[in-house]
Amino acid sequence: MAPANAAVKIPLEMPVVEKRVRNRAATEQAILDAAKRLLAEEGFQNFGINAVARGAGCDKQLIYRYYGGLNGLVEAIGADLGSWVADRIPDDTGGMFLLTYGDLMERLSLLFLDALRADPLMRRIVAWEVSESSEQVRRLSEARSKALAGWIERMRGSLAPPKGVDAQAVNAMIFAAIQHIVLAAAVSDQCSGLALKNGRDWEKAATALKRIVRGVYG
Amino acid sequence: MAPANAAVKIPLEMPVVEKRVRNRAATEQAILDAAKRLLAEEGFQNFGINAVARGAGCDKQLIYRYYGGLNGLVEAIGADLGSWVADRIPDDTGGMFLLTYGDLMERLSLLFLDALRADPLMRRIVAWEVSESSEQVRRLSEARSKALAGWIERMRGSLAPPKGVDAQAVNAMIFAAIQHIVLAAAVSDQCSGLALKNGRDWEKAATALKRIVRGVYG
DNA sequence: CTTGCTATTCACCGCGCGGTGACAGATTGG
DNA sequence: CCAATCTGTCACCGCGCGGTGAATAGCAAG
Repeated sequence: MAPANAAVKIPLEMPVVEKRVRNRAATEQAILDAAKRLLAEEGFQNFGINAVARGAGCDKQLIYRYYGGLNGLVEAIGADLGSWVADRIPDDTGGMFLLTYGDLMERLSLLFLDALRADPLMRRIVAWEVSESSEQVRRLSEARSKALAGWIERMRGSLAPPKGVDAQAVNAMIFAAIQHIVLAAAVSDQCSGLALKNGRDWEKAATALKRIVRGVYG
Repeated sequence: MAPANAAVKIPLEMPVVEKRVRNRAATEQAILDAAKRLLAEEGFQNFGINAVARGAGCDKQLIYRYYGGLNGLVEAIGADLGSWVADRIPDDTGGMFLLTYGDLMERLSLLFLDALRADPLMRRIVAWEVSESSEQVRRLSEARSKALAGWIERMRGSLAPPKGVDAQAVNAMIFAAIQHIVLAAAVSDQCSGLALKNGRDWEKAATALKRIVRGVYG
């Protein structure tokens, strides 16, 4: 094929060709990062093999090889979720004395609200959870709720909810409220007619949240 | 091509061929119905021109002609939403005397919870709202929130929220909680660890909801 | 019957998707 | 040195999607 003098055609300075190093670990990481970035930025709708490969700058074949396809990749994201949560939501009481269960839940609620607002990946995952019930998203959902439950358990310490209140049900409602309001705001800057754009708007929301928590737990 | 005796190949009784009548109004309705059914049953993910046409048993071209494409069709769904709400959520007080704002909000919350649980189309629309911010879904969202706001206004009568409480923010949180919990349940029979399968589970949720409402509004 | 008009269908296009098999270049071990 | 193995790339497949232009079937008036 190549003529004998082919060498002369090679440019003296190779164009900056971004020489891909052969490094499986790095590539795996790049794929995982691209997947998380893509999911966080574009949402689950256009989340697919081709898009991830494009984002990672490699061939999609590698995703099949290293993760066994999208499912495996999603599972890998789920596996990261634990540390992800730990990194982003403080684990201590912030120097406050949480004397009552109400103190605790107020703080937890506000922390969770802020953390979710600041974390697009988590938001996209939550939106995914309520939109689809495939095996993929089920795994992801499990990982997320496990990480969350662990965090709450750690924070709870020895504080017990007041008698006569179904704390599990009430807390589920409270966290549901937070999740929905943050999702709605991320998409349309409002929720049920309540504007959620600037900091003042969010102050109102936080105040309402506190009021609800205090209304139930005192 | 066809031999002279081709006629003999025609079955004496034509197979029940469901002869489509030429009736534009009926076809338009069939398309709209198919769209609503499809959105309600399959969700917004696989909601497209082809799927709707298949569901309506007609050619997709008609959707372009009669509705100007998917956008127009979605808008038509939105236009229906007002009556849809009116049909499914009672407009009166159910024979109860709503003496306080707390009474009102308790009743509204429970009605909305049940209505949403019973209405897959609404659920899909809400899930769509928090997953995407296209123009399509924005229109739909507006129609829905307008219908909802109208209903609340009608129910409210002359009752005013207590002073010192940001009722708009609190109510937004409450409705957010309801929406998220119903969405989560529809997809995975639980929400934040709270099981939501049978009637007893939902009793718990309703009780928690009442407690929250009463905690804020007394 | 013919002439329109309208409702409806059909055939086709380009595209991006998920998925697969074969290949090329570097690395390593015998 | 060759052979095996690992990393990475490429070309290709079938499919269903959204979208469009042209043809066809039924009706109504002249």
